[in-house]
Amino acid sequence: MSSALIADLRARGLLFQLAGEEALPGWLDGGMRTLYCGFDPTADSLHIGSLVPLLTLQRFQRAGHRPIALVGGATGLIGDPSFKAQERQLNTPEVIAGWVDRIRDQVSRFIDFDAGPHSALVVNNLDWTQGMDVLTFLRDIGKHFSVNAMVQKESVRQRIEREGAGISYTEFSYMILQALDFAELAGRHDCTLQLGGSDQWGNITAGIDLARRLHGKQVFGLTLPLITKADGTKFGKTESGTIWLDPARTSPYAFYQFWLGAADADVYRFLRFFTFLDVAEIEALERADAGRQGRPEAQGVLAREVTRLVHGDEGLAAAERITRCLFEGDLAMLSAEDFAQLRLDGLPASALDRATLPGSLTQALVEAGMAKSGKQVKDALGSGAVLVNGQPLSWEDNADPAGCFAAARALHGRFYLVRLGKKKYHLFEAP
RNA sequence: GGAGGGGUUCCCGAGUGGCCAAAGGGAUCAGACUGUAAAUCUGACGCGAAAGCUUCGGUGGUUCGAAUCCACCCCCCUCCA
Repeated sequence: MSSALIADLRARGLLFQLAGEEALPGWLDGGMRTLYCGFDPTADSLHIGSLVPLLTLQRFQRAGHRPIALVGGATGLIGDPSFKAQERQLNTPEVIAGWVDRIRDQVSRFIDFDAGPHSALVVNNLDWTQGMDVLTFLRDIGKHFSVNAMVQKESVRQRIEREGAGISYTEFSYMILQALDFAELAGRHDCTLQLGGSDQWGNITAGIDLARRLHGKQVFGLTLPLITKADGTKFGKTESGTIWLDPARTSPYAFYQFWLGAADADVYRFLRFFTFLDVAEIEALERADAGRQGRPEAQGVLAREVTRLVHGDEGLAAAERITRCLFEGDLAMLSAEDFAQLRLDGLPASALDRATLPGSLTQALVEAGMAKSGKQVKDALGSGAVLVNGQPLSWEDNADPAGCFAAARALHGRFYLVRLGKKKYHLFEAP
């Protein structure tokens, strides 16, 4: 049934560590198994860092197993210290509860709830922790943990040993809560495998120990690699910040563009991590690209596949429509309807009132969110990197926003597509 | 409670009375080169179109002048009790 799954995960580079390596493939082959991965609410949306575990849950489900997505309504109240340099600020229970709802909906889109016996579940660890009193926790759970062992965990070591850091008892207790989750799910749902990022190893093994002590059960753990970029910069961030899964935070267009911009040195690895394409297919694509002149096709495939997974066919269509218009088409070819569609598709846009324009172009573009400061716009103007409907502006135009947005310059009498640099676009629409 | 160390611009990290809007590195932005890639090179990088304005945990003070000195307060770390 699925030692093939393990082989596939390995071929994709998705296996970082395995707890119970000898027994796990056989265990998975022996029947439908239940596995889980936790997602803590640290914001009202997950970001692409959570995509790898989400898709891995789906890979297991496709292989005939039953996935549980756990939303950390309880653990989110505490904060995971694993490999975090500093103690984190606590959010109020109300805020966390709101985030839990959002995250629950989000994770639900990545697993199938209508798959017969291996239909997915979503659970919230608040359900079995909020009713537990302190003494029960300390006597029944805490007694199974050795502080000596806990302080040895790599994940909290720097917080304990490093000068200038430190860790509160609250955060230190986090791993006990997560261990309790695993033990609880092992008891409730016969869950025998936990997935997580490589930073979760310490928490996962703590859970494995607790499940054995509490239920006498052997359970397994699997960690996924940290996604890195070849150039050493952090994966998942761009100039405009984190890439979120929520379309209201990161539009499908921006999302698509993010993947399209993947470096050659990363893209084939990303295809293995973030898509369901066969490893053989990806290898074939890599070979084909190597023999091709100029631009490889891999980035396009990656952007298409991942955008479809996260935003569906419609989101993908919108993203591709915008991309075609901005990077491949001729602006003059666009109809008024096309412009309206671009706005609907999620191209950054705002209304423009010619009567109340600010005193300078820098201010206008900063207000529209195209740049963080006027200096950046100034710099771009100086190098001819600001274009209105395809016409470059110069530094002299800065004091004359009315001229820049003159009616004569508008397309279809009201649209101004402003480009700053190579990739930043903003659509202004006059009434 | 006691002793010591520390809080600098997004991050790391120099700076101990004027030459400091504050070294250096990273990240980021723009340009050149390209393939909406990487590497490399160039410029920018507190805010402001500019004049100028506001920063170095907080509040006061000393001084012609303070990130730098003093007082008090807040927060963090280490060791001791």
